[in-house]
Amino acid sequence: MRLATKRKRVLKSPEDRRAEILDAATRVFCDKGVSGATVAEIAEAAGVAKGTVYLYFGSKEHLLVALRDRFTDQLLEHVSDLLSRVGQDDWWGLVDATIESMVDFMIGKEDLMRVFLEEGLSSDVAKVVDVGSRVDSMFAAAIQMGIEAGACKVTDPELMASFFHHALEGYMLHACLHGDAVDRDRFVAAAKELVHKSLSRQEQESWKAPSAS
Amino acid sequence: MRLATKRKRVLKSPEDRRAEILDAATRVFCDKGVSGATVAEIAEAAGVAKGTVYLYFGSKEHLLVALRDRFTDQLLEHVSDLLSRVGQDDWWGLVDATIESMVDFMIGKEDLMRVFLEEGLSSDVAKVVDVGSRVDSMFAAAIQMGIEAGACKVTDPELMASFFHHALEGYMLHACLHGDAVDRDRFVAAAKELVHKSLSRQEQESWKAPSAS
Amino acid sequence: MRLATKRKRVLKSPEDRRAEILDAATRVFCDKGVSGATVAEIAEAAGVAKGTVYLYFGSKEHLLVALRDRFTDQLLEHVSDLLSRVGQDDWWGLVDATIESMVDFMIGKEDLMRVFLEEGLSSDVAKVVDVGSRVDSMFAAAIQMGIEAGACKVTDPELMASFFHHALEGYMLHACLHGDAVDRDRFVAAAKELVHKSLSRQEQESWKAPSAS
Amino acid sequence: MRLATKRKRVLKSPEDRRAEILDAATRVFCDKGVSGATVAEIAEAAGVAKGTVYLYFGSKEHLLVALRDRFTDQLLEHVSDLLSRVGQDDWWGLVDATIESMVDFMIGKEDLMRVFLEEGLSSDVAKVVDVGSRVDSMFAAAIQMGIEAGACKVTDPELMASFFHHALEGYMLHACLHGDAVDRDRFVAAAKELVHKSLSRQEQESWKAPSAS
DNA sequence: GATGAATGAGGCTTCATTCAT
DNA sequence: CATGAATGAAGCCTCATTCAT
Repeated sequence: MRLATKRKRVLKSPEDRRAEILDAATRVFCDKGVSGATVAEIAEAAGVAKGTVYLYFGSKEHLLVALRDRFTDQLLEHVSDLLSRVGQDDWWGLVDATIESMVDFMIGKEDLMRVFLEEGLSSDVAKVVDVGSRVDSMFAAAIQMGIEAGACKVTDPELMASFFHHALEGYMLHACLHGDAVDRDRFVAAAKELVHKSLSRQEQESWKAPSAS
Repeated sequence: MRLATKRKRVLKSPEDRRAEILDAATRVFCDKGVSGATVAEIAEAAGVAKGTVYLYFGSKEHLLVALRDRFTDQLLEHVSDLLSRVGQDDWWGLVDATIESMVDFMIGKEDLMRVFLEEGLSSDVAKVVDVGSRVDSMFAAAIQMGIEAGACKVTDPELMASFFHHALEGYMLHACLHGDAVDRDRFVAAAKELVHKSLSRQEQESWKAPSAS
Repeated sequence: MRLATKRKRVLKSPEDRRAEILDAATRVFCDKGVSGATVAEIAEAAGVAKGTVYLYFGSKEHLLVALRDRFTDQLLEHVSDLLSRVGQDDWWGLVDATIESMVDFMIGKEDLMRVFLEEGLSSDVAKVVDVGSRVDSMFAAAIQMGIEAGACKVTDPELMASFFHHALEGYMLHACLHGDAVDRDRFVAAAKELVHKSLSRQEQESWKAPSAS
Repeated sequence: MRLATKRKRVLKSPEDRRAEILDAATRVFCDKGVSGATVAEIAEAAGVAKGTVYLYFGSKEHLLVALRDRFTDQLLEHVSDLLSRVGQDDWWGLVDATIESMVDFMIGKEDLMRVFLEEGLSSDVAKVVDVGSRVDSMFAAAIQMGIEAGACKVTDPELMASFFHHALEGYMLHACLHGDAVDRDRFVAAAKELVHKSLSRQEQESWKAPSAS
């Protein structure tokens, strides 16, 4: 005959509660890593009892899936309108806007990115990689359009897209691991220099576009 | 001056045994992640009993430390001679050699990089980040030298160095997560294009170096 | 003198509600076993909310007690009038009637019997055993009367009563566990053969009543 | 970094240890019921740590399976040689021997029987019932042989076999639930009376074999 | 009254670590 | 030295019970 000695009892809307738990999970996963985090810690961080977590998410794994879904939704929403305008008049303006947009998104979501990165290292790789791949594809498509529009020039658009993606993301993660605050403007400026020069149509004195082999 | 005082045994010197366990740990950590891996699995992969692992490494954590030490030793050895020659006559030649060297090193060590990355996400951040930071610093120093030698031009050498580092590392990890084999030559070519153009002294039509603020 | 003071409601009087929950508990306990059943399942089977169960029964344990009470009441009611007539003229007729009565009762209540049986195996033995013992005592008393009336003969009336009881009950349970439908008439016929012959006054060629020791 | 604070350490042969855990499981399952029992209790009763139980049995469920296997093996071994001789010269002698054998077996195994009975009530019914059914079939076959040999007579051998089985088993369980010690000789004597008279070829004054309907 | 979201004690299971052989 | 059986702390998850609405 068990006794449930109550402490507190706060009733909120299911959506809020779900979001709170997800937020708490993000914090704890980020602090301790996915396998380092315990459901008890997540529950405490969310200000709910352990069992409550299981009311909203069937298991620790489901928490991760929900986190991923929310992240992907937000990412796609964030860039979709930018993407839809790529290929129009001011291609370089769109590139700059996209860079700023990505930087801002990453600055806002660096915690989640770290969590997914760890997850990707161990299990169920496909799902996580998928998010990253989608970013790569998006970048590559944008570059391709720039090439076709005669705005830029690059030998291997796909690899370059991946480089851009990981240069930005990697720097972000690195800064996070250090605990450094990211200087947004400096970040954006450097990213623009990287992208603009790398996609430049001009020949470099130190490097020539390879002739078709 | 160390002498090889041990006669070689038909079956396993302690050094070999140690190295075998470390290799096994690398494989298992890479497959399952650090916290996903069990000492039992590592022992089995190394072909020894669980207890034997504890004979050579005090704990699971010590395995990781040993792995890191070995990695750092190899990394430094790998690039030290290249670094020592930076600043000499053919700066761009050195850059290219460094790029190739890094790519080759990463292709050979991608498994360990993944393991450290995961670890970096949870605990004991300092140690791991240190390795990555050293690469960044090395790159930044090399760029600085190129600038001073008048070979290249870039607004933010540190950030650019970090971008290069993470572009390469990130692409590698991404490919690994996908299970894709990395095309070494394509990788090197694209990396060179990225670096050469990004460090180019020429103004781009789409981008101007900011005036000193 | 109780009066029906409540007007009948269109949807569920408390008594009906209570009975419904009890019926649902019977079904679920029977399907899943007592500790295998959850209050949530019982509530759902009864078409009420979990909390409502606690409105009518203080705890899961109380449900069981209530179930037992209802069962005992029904059992006693079922056989009491038969018992009251034992010892009269047609003893064998009463035996047969009792057998049929027991069989019918068991066929109607096999689900509950199973539940109590499980319960008896774990905790709170006294209560459950009590029900079974009462049946044994009833049987034994009846046999004793038959002996005194000269209608039958048996060496150990108590053990024989227990045998009869468990032969019938055990067969029932066994059939239930198999999911077999019980053939009532075949069951009754075989039970009568068992009882009549076992209580027979005649010596068997293969067996002699032991002389008083 | 967990510390395993050791208390004791006793090394035995795996078979002994396995048997000890199985014995402990029998005791605890019997006391608390299968779902009432905890692995912790079983481990303590066996004098081992919780984890040790999982070294020998993959889960609580596997303990049950192992228990069943051991029981079935012992039962079959116990009666097989008796069975193989049924149908020979002294049929009634064999019946008596079988009764004594069953009683002795049950007295030795009553604890297990109770455990299986409970299990049978909730999950995975088939396996347990199978044991019981095999006993029924064995009895029925023996009766059939007796009939063919002209030694006995009964209308429904199968049902009668089941009655015998459950009369004996049920009485045993009942006695166990009471905590009563079973008087083996009294039990055997009453069982013989039950079986001999029930299988008697003589007509009873109170009961006639039904004519073929 | 009725509801079902919330609670948290407690069960099952895993696995890093120890140590008798 | 090497081994692997044994250990027990700690994690995930279930579910009886409570109580705000």
